[in-house]
Amino acid sequence: MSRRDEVLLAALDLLDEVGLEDLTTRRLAERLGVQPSAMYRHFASKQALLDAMVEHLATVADGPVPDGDWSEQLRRIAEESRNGMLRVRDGARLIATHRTPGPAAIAAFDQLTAMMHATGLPEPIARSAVDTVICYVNGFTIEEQSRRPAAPTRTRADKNADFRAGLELIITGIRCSLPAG
Amino acid sequence: MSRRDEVLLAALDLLDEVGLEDLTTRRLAERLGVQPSAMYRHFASKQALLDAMVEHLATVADGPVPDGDWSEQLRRIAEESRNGMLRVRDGARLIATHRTPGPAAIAAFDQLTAMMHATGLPEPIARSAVDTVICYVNGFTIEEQSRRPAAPTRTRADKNADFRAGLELIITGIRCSLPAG
DNA sequence: ACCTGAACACCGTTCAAGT
DNA sequence: ACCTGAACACCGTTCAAGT
Repeated sequence: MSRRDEVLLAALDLLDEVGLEDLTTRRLAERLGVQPSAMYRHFASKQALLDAMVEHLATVADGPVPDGDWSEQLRRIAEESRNGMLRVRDGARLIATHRTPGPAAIAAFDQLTAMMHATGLPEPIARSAVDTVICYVNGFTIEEQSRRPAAPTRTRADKNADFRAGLELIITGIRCSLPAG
Repeated sequence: MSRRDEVLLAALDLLDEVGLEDLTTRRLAERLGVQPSAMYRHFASKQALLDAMVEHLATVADGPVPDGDWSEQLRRIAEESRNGMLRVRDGARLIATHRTPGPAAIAAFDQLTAMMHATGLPEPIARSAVDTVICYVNGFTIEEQSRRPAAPTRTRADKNADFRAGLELIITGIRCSLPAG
């Protein structure tokens, strides 16, 4: 493993512990037992480091499109995407704020839209369907992670159920927009 | 208008010009022709200022529930909420990140869920329906505002159409979950 | 290849003091 | 009531220099 990757993993660890506001190049240096300026050997800027972190989290999520009919694929994409974001504290905000989609994500998106189209949806509607699911996942997960843990009245299992309920609502909407329901 | 409100409006103006990352208490002071420490007469901290800004933007969005059947109400809530966020640069991120829902928002949410329930949806589904729309609106608007303006291939009108298409998809999903079609 | 040391222009915030 | 002046502990970043 390259030194660059060690720095990257340390940054992800630090993020998970202190959150996005307190993720600081100086704190990161301290954790690595090194001077603040040492980071710049490996990343051109803090922004470049954040981009690499996003890339790392998204790689988990933007894998190949799985088997199954379109609704099953949509479910898995949504679930994987949320799980990727939940891997670290403030993961959703990090991705939503800093992501420039990246080739793998775009490919997955296009593949998915094409498949929805093959199912019988007019192409613009297929595009809109995939887009809607993505926006929902992002909105849900950002909100989920930025709740101040004052009164955790809902458990993680509750949250999973809430997430799936909304997802099924959207999938039902797509199904009812299909030509031969 | 109180001095506090003048500071608040200046902060919103500044946000709109420079964006969330460059919204700085010192820049704000400079714009007001005042020392950085002067702000603390009016707001306990930068966080308190941000909260007040969120309050200001959300007040526009969380008005009374309008007339019409449930789908029309859902449309207006969604549209108003997005418009409130679009009023300033990074408005969606500001609200999603710093919002502690606030009594007006909670009241609007409960009122809306109750109405959906009256329409015939079981209560947990009504709750989920409103939640889903809100997550979608937030996800859509955050993404919309954080696109780097590199290649603005889609116009504002396109974006409005995209937004409505996704919204209709969700509304269709709710309608198809209704007991008596 | 990787890191140090010292510097620079910036942050948010506090607090005594002025008018 | 509102603001100044000076300070404090922090930021991200650069750059010459060390090993």
